Amino acid sequence: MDMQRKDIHSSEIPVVCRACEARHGGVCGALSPEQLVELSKHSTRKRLVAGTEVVGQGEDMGAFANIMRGVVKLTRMMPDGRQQIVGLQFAPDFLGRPFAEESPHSAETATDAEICTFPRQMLERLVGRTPDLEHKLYQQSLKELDEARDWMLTLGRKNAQEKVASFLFLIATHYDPETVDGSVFDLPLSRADIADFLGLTIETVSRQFTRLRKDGVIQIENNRHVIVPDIERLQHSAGID
Amino acid sequence: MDMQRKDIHSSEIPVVCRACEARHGGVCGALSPEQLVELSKHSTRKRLVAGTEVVGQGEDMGAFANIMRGVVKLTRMMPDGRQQIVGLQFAPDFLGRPFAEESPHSAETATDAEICTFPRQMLERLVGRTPDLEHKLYQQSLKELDEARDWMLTLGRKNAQEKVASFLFLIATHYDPETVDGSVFDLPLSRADIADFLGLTIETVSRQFTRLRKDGVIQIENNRHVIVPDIERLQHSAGID
DNA sequence: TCCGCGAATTGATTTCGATCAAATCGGCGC
DNA sequence: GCGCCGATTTGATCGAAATCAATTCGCGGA
Repeated sequence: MDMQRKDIHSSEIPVVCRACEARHGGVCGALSPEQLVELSKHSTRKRLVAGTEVVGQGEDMGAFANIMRGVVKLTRMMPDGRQQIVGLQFAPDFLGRPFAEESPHSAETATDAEICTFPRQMLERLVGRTPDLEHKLYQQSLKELDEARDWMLTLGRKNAQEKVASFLFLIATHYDPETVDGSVFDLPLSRADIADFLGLTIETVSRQFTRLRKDGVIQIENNRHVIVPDIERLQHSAGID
Repeated sequence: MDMQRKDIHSSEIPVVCRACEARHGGVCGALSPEQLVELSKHSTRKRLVAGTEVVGQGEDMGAFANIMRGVVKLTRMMPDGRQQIVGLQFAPDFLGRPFAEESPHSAETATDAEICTFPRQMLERLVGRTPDLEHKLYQQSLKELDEARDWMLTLGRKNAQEKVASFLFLIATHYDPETVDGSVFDLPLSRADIADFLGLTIETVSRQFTRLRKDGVIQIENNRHVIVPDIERLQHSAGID
């Protein structure tokens, strides 16, 4: 694994952050109109191509962001290059680690994405004055903690097939939480990213995709487009129930 | 792995919770004297032997607690009995998952322990009225999230030796955060628990202990008492730097 | 002090996923 | 449509950890 660190190809388009409130959850929902106007003055909308690093591990966090569109992966890396994705964040999640000087992991776009950034100090000041905002952020961190711990079971105790099925199940339910029967979606991650999320190699991920395909649990078109005819069968392959 | 679920051997000794405030962090630090008195009326001090289940996975959470003494392990289990420890909590941590009906994992004492419990509704009411309290809980959840994600790297990408060394390093730094040179401590977990924390088998954990001992990285007395002459060597065995 | 029993260690063998290596796919520019 | 190149799949082999199987250790009770 190499340490490629692509430049940030972004065009900065300042936007009134009120737009976030209208169309996304994010942090904005908890703010008063006055606070939104204030936040808007310092916020910047950015369009990022897949593979852009938003913050590096251990770097100073200058900014926080709302994810408006796309998927961001949070990764931790060992000194020798081994890498683990420790979280996936989807719109309209909040991106950032309040009350820490340094980011505990790097954040990189997995797909093309749009984010709305604002200075760290700005948010931390708002948090101090706005219990509703802190409550909202607390709720998200509890949700992320539940997800992280769920994933620890997957990483520590599931075999390759169960890991890959668990990943597909995660994505399927995320994009289509209602679906009890079939589900259709595009994978937001490359095989390499999936491997880094599951603690496997690319080859093993590929073999398990092939296996699930041959077993009729999934169909795949063009490497990214997945059809799950029966969610419960996938769930069963994932070792859940 | 079997699903043993020991009875709760506890003697309930109602205590004024103000005691927590004096001697522990916990949640009490953020409360006003009046709130403490209120909380005290509904709080109960419990003494628990090692292996006591505090809450079961998926169970209704009737209560929250401060850990006064000892170590509590949070575990998630698969239907077939495979088990993963998803978090270790030490005094004076807060124990519980606010704003959820069901516990996302079971909590069990790893050592003899003392906890101070209070009704869930009581805490959630206090949280709504006390921004300082919510801030404190938010901080703890952020810390736990960082720890969980650190551990995901360990589970997903480290080999057996690095995992065991990482665990020893975690315990060593927890019990003695200052120590740059040597460290001496008693393991709060059995080999079986360590295996469940690291996603390994008991046998593999044992072999790695033996290896680290033969390599002179650690010394062990009576299976539980560990001496680390050189923390940096241990850290190196853990794959950190 | 000796016994009993669960916890931990050690040994032999198997297995699953990693590694090394090659072929094939698929999107994109020309 | 063709060729290129990175992404993905497939194949062969290796190796680390799991599994199966005995011992050995160590603590508590007789």
